[in-house]
Amino acid sequence: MAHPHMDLRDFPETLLRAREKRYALAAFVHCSVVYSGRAEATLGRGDRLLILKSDGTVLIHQPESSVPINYMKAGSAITVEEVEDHFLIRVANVAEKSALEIELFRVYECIARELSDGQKQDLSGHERDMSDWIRDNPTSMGDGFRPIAREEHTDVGFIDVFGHDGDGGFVVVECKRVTASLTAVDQLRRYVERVSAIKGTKNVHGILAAPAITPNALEMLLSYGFTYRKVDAPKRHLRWNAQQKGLAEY
Amino acid sequence: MAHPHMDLRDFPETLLRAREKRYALAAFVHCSVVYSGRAEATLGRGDRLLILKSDGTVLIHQPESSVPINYMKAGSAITVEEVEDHFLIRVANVAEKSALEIELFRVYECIARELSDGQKQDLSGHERDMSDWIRDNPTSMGDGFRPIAREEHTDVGFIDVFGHDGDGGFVVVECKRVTASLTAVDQLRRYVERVSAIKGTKNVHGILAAPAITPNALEMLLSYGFTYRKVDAPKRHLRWNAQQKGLAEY
DNA sequence: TACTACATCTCGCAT
DNA sequence: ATGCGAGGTGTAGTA
Repeated sequence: MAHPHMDLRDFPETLLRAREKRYALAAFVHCSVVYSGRAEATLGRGDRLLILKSDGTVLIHQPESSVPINYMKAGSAITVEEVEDHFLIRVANVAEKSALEIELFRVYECIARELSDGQKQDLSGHERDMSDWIRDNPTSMGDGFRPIAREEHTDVGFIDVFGHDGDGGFVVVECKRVTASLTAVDQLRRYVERVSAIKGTKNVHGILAAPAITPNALEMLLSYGFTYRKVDAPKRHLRWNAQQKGLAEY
Repeated sequence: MAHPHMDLRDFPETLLRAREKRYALAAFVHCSVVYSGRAEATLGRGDRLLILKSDGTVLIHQPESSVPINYMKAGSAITVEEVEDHFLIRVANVAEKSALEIELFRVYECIARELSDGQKQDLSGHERDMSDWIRDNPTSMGDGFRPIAREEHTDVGFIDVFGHDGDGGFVVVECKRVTASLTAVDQLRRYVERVSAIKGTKNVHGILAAPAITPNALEMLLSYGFTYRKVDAPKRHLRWNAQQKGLAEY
């Protein structure tokens, strides 16, 4: 499995060929990086994983951490040129007005290949599932709650679930699939105020539906006269629970 | 540069060895994926780039797009076992209560290597740079503004720049490095209200400092009696501008 | 550990 | 193109 270290001189050819053939490329390299665009950043020399995709995506990963230390999004133009004793990879994205320069001092190993994949991820457990569930189980938001609309762009805007209470008033429900914090309360308040203004009534109640809420958020919520309802996002942890016992051995 | 296709049977050994030696591993593979944790997700068979890092990070990249289609964060446990005609990589993260299963049908190419990198990125142009600049250029927020604290956890909380106006009142400045939207106004309002409550005065003015602001956000801001000040994040586009003319050729 | 806010956030969706 | 909000957001800083 050990590949011989690549001759640095061969890399430009390899890169250009990969680009031409629309291959993906992955290489362990020794490099330094400069980014300029939405911010300015420099990164000194070190060993990294360099990834180039056929769509113009560029990723630079350090040996640890799940996020790339540098990246350029799809649509970037990639060039390589010789500079003294090393190579310079220039990546430019006109739409993003950003540029990345990779000074390449060593290429330890490199693979390049055409990849074929038309699959899309099928995902469940998002916020939309929660608002669906609430619409179908309205009593979970209190007796008398009658939902009118769910996640639609009505005249009141982006409201997760909107409805009547049993008493002539309106109800705005904001769903969070994770612990609700201060920003969720801000958001709910803004929606409630917008509905109040549009409907011309102060009889608008806010409900925050989430599996949990932080103490400060709850305090703020209650100070506005709003209500917290504990609701878990549907379908979560199916396989996790199935695997639970097997984890002890790790 | 063409590596022979790897025999699938050799992969478990390669993976275990890489884990043991704390190597990073990158491979072009044909696989399907199931994720379970904060949500539930499945991804059918396709060609992808699989990355394993020594810290337990796992990334699965499709041929396009800059974000991984699946990932597990550092600290994950990784095992591999034979299942009929293919292999199953199990990734489990106890802290995150999440699990990933990769059904591996083919390994086209694979590289594994120890990576050494102690560098940290030096980045400028973030929000902190803006609040620094405002503190050092207080008149940009209006005559009479005298900053007291910047981005410190005082009794008033997380406020970017906090100070006096020239007239016995308080000023709260919220900075955004990009176009300010409704959420930024929410945030500023929350801070202003908190300061009002703590200081026991209604004489608290809110200023939103950003390179731009959306129309709705500006309307909402003004309705609260707050002020917008146009401020660009410092140091931006240095190299971008330098490269501008060279981009025409891409 | 929990809470908070930033991020070169990214992405999708609607206007 | 811009505005807006979700995200398996991730990450850093702090109590």
